[in-house]
Amino acid sequence: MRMTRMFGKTLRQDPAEAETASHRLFLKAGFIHQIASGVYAYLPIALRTIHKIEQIIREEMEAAGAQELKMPSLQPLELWDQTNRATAFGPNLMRLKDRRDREMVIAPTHEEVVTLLARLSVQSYRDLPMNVFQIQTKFRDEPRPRAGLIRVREFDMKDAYSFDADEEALDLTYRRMLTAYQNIYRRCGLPFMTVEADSGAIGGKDSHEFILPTESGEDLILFCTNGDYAANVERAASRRGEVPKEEPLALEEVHTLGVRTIQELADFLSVPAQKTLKAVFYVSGGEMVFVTLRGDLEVNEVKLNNLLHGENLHIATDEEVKRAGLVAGSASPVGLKGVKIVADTSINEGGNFVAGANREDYHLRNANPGRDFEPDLVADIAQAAAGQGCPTCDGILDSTKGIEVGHIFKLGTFFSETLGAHFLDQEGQQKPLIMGCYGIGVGRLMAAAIEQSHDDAGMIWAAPIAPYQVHLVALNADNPEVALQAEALYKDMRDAGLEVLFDDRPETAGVKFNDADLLGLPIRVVISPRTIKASEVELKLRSGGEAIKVPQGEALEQVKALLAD
RNA sequence: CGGGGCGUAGCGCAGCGGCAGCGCGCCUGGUUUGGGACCAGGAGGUCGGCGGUUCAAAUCCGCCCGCCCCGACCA
Repeated sequence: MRMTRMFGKTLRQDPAEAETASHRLFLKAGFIHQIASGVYAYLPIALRTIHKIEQIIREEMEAAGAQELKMPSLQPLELWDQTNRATAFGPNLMRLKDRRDREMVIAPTHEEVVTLLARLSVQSYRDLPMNVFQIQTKFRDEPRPRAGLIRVREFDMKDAYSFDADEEALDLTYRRMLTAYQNIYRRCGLPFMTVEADSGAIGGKDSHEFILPTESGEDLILFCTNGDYAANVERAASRRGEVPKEEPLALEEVHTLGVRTIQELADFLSVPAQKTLKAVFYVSGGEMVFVTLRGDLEVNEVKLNNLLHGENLHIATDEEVKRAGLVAGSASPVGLKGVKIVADTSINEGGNFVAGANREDYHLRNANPGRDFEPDLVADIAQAAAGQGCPTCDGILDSTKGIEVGHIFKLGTFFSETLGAHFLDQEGQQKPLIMGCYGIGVGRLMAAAIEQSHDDAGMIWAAPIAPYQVHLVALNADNPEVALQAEALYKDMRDAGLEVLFDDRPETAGVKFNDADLLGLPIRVVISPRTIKASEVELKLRSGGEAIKVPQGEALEQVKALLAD
């Protein structure tokens, strides 16, 4: 591609609206243009990378036995009412009416439709396993799109959907897809982590996310430094510091004037935070829930919500707390009546806790579960944190931020049962198809790759997904010798199958070098009066190192050799 | 939805009652030529929209729309 002919220009100044690196660089380099909040046009150079990612995905999906199909973006709302997901998605589901006043949606994902298709296509265990995928535009009316392509409303997603006869078969499919996903990121040239993930309300027991570690990521990952465990904080378990079990002592009320927080309480009574009980009030499904856990830990709301199977879990408002007769700052499970008590397993380690007295400015010493109060539910509802112990070995957990660029689930039979997608097994029994789903946000993957790999000057593309492999820069392009040699090398490289962006613009050296750094193609090739005089060509890797000079006749072979590394 | 900020030329911004400006980019001519060159000439605007105040509104007031950031939210 000649830059004089390319649709989409680079900017000299940073766009004001972008803060995140990938957003700023994509706008500056002419990759994308925003049309509405969370809605972008993808200009030709960006689309090249999108296509490369898609091609890798297609190949790996097909290698894993999935077949590509296409499904409608516009769907009847009725279909979403059948699975109750119109409610579950809420305002994120984009609704509209057609000319006959029929209520439609723009699909945020395609489980409903694919299940209908499977109902038609799969009737016997002989048809199983079956696996299909799509790469299509989906729409979610996100409350707050942000960071350019990282969180958008309209986005292209690869989704695969699998159908199996039983759990064992699903396990096989799931593992094959997990491997395919790892192949995809590896082939894209991106460092990634495979982590255990929360499977959401409908998901089955297994779920993994694929994370590109980067500081600007929205997700927090906990991983064992021994390398055998990694999980999203939403899901992560951990071993907390050992606390010896104590003989219960007599309950004792103490005056704690003005003490409100756990830290103040621990300081005031000169006890460590893990000898206190923290109290947090939630409302789940309209019901007040009293949550208690050791004072040094934090509530994991995802775990709590899963435990309560609830809808609309939120921290209770002051109003709701007051109405339930609770005393914020001195609340206690001891003597509490008429409110569901949910405790974290940490309350069973140690004992003789300091708890609230349900009375302003008073606390209780030596509160013990079982003797002084009885939780309705005890489960792991605490947030894991760096420094705590790995749940599967004796290692220590560390944490990193990252961007979720893929998520795979075992869905089970929710959709097949709800929409009547059954098959006959070997005994002639009718059974629901067992489903899995496997998603990758393509645009987000492109953006995450740049979040992870850029410097002050611009992007640094991994070769497999770079828009072009070679950036051919002709300095003094109007110099006939430069033009002649640059044109010849441009042709030779393309004939050799290389993808070349040819900067044939009549710009000065500074402009061209800066644009080359901005676009970040793997190899920069320079031809100038200076290189011609020396019968050389200059090569430089965007990823680092000094420029090297090679004899004119060897330029093509050297470029190919560098790309092969 | 709560809090904060911003809408003026393609991009970045100034102007804040009295002729719509600057830098970059763009066009023409010339000089330059290895890290965002220089000179000269030029094109480009419903100042987000609607209404109000005023002799006069980009500027003051009201309503609306859009966009960004933080939070809530997030298969």
